[in-house]
Amino acid sequence: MGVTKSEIFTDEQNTIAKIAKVLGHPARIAIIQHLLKIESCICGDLVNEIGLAQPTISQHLKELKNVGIIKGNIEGTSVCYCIDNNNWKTIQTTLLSLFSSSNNTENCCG
Amino acid sequence: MGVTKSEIFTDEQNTIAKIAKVLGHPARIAIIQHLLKIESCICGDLVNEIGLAQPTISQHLKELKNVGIIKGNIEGTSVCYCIDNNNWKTIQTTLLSLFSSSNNTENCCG
DNA sequence: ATACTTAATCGTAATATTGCAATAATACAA
DNA sequence: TTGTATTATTGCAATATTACGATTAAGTAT
Repeated sequence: MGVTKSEIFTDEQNTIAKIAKVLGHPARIAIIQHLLKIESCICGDLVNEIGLAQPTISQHLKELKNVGIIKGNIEGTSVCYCIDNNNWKTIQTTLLSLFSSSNNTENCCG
Repeated sequence: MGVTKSEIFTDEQNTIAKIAKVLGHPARIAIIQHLLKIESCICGDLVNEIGLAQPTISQHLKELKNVGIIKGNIEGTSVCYCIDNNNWKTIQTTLLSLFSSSNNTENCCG
């Protein structure tokens, strides 16, 4: 069916999955890394930086924006995109929560 | 086209994306959380715990196994699945590396 | 051997994702 | 206004993902 049965999972599970899903494409990782490095960006730079067509980059930017990882400001003809630092921290915390119950104990799988 | 152009990205970007992609489904998050909680598991439990059909769970387990998050031991008629603690730690480190260059500086998007 | 249990695999339908050409929209410049 | 530059949207083709019924495989029990 291709459709995820979100309703049977907890909010936390859906939230973690939603964030991870957006991070689940190398182009979006590349965009994030680039934005983190230069701290601000014009979309056109990304089209040159990453080897994908402009509409494709635009689409990836939209998804990053949807989950709040980046935000954009219109600056004349171009758009300035950058990491939303507050949300970025929240996302880090959310992802870390998945690892918090981790431990070293050996289990049945040896 | 539905096919990711992995070849134009760095190994690091592809690795992070691959891990994140597997974490990008609430059923797989639920499975991980369950395994972390009880520290060992028989697959049948998961079918009851999570509300998905047995083949679907089996498929999700396979993907988790592919990226090394879990491992399984055959125990008689059933299979014991659990978190691969070493890989799980590596995965945590890999994902966290994405956040290492994060900072507080205000940028052009205010 | 036969029946039962458990998990993997196969096949398939429905839906989602990725990527891009073409086009539209927006802001600025001459 | 007309042209130019930049980004968003639309439409579409190719492929991937999700889910599950049916079946298979492999072990256990009777």
